[in-house]
Amino acid sequence: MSLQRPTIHDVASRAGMSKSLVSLALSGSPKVSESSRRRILRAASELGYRRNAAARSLAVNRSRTIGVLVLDLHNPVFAEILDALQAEVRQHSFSMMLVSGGADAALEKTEIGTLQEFQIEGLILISHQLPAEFLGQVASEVPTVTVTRSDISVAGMDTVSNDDVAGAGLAVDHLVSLGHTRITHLDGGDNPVSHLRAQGYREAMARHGLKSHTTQVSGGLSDQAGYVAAKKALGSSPTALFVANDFSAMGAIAAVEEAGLDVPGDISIIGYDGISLGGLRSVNLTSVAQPLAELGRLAATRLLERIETPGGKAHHDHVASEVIVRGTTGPAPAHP
Amino acid sequence: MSLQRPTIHDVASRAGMSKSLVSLALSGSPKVSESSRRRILRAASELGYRRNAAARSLAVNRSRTIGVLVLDLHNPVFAEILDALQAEVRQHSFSMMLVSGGADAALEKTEIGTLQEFQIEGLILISHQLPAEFLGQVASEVPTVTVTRSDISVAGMDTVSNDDVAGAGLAVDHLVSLGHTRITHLDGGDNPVSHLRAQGYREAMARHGLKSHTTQVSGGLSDQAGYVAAKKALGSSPTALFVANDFSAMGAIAAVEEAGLDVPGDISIIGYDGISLGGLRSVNLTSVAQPLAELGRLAATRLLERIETPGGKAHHDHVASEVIVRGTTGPAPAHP
DNA sequence: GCCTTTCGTTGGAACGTTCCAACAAGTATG
DNA sequence: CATACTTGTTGGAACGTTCCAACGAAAGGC
Repeated sequence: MSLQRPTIHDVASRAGMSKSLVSLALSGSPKVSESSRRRILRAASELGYRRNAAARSLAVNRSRTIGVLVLDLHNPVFAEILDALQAEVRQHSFSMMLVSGGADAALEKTEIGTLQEFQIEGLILISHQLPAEFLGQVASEVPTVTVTRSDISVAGMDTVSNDDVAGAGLAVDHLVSLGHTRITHLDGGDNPVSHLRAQGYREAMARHGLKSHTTQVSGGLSDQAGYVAAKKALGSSPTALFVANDFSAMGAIAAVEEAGLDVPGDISIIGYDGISLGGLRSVNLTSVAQPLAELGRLAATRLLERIETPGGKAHHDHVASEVIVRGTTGPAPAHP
Repeated sequence: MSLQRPTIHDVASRAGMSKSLVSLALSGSPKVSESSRRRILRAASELGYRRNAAARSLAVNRSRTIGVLVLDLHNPVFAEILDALQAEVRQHSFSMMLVSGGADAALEKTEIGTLQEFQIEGLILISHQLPAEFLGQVASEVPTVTVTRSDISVAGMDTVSNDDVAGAGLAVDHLVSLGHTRITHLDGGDNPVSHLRAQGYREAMARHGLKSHTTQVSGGLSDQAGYVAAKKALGSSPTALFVANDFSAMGAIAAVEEAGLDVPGDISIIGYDGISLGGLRSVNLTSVAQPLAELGRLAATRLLERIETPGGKAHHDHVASEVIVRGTTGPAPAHP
């Protein structure tokens, strides 16, 4: 419980050199003689010296830290993005301050404020609830990248996301290739991402000449919402359900089975996101998988670029999703 | 992209007052006259002033920041602990730096080093892979609390965890109360927590006079491990499986159903942890639930206590788990 | 042997904040 | 009316680091 951590001065006096030389040695400067370097390094480790990031950041006017705001830590989608993000950021010897906004816009704002007090050099928003004007404000103060959402575009902010419209199209393509025509969409409710996926569904149905079978049931992004929506959808006896995300797809499976129907024998179900959970044996969910690690990596890359060379045109990257076929989709039943 | 953020001096000169008064006003001191306060606050907001946490931390020699190292962000157990933790920490106006160690001891060490450079006032380890001597070292430098593990006890470090031995006992009690006797344990492999749960299982079986039915199959903490272990366990035709955690319980369910047996008609299955996933309709897993929010809250409380009054005896808190009965456990089958 | 260059090292200023001692101006106390 | 106290305000020092200009000593060139 050493109340006072040793400083560079302590190291200097123990090594019998000046604080300046200690600073040089610690940052690996080649101008330090081999013998001094050794003495300094030894003194530092004997004292358990650790440089003070606050003082350093003050002196060099760079924090080498980026802030990351995540909508909510429970969602496994975000965990996978974060892992890749952290790896990339660390590789460039930046630190990362991670905060969760708890899906609450007011909280998100104060958390971003705190991050800014720590002099973050860049900000990554992994989904968020913020209004465009606030985003614009933030992006004008600190380089910012938004992940998983491409609907809001403000000056100086990059976005990295999967193409939800195209991804929804892939889901429909997959079902059509299995012979399905009565494909119902359980949407994810009133949020930007869900709107895009619904739009992709409608466009793909039209493209396959299935406009007359287009049926969209309003749902949500939770297990419970998927369950309720599926119950409703069963009335129009579809042979396949394309569900807005994996969690609600799991709810839909429960509803279908509860109705005495077999998945995928009677009804095929495909979700969206490709959370690793879907790969569990007892779940085994077919899904449109976003390349989550790629999203994280790319977000870090874009942000670091923007930090190195500020200003510049905003990038809007779309990465390609793909269908992962597991056990919840199969051929359309023969009888009509 | 304002390259230079405004400082307290900029605010002072715009308001026509000294920097000292600005500092006083910004920290809400009552010694500032109403009129000056208003002028200063206005100037600050016009400039978009934000205090520099690095400079502040340097001046007051307190960072009001705690570090949190989490084993891995994917595990939903940790997400729930983190949420409660963050809420509690925020309430005491501390900030939280969250890093993931990626289940890698070397990485955990460097991440803790980085946290220390940021002058964290306390450290919370949500599970970890660190050896006792390193923990002792860290705990001597910064107040530390370990969550979910109580096996390592070093001077000056608090631990907060559920009582795995007692929790395992509850699982057995539940199965026994349903009439089961041939209760097999699929353990979680070679790690401290799993050892405790296995021990609790054996003790409870003995307590119920079922020592002769005690059968422990070695497994792991993943879906896959549970699947494999369950296949093995089926050879001795148990009527109930107590599985080391929820993920591996889900694997076990898949194995049992694949063998043409019904859950819970032929075999009851109970997991451990109480992850929210288990509550999904299509999973519906009976489990020994840890009070995760309580763990997070308590860890924060202990740490803040230790920060306010350093030194003192180490606390080792155990919180009570409870069985959440869902759909995977039922009465033992009548036939032998 | 003198001047220049290189090498290794040094003190001091700066970063943005807080805190303390000191202050001027007003207000109460005798 | 002098003295003491209160109120509001101020400059300067300090926090731990980096960076720069400047240094002495050794080495090189003539």
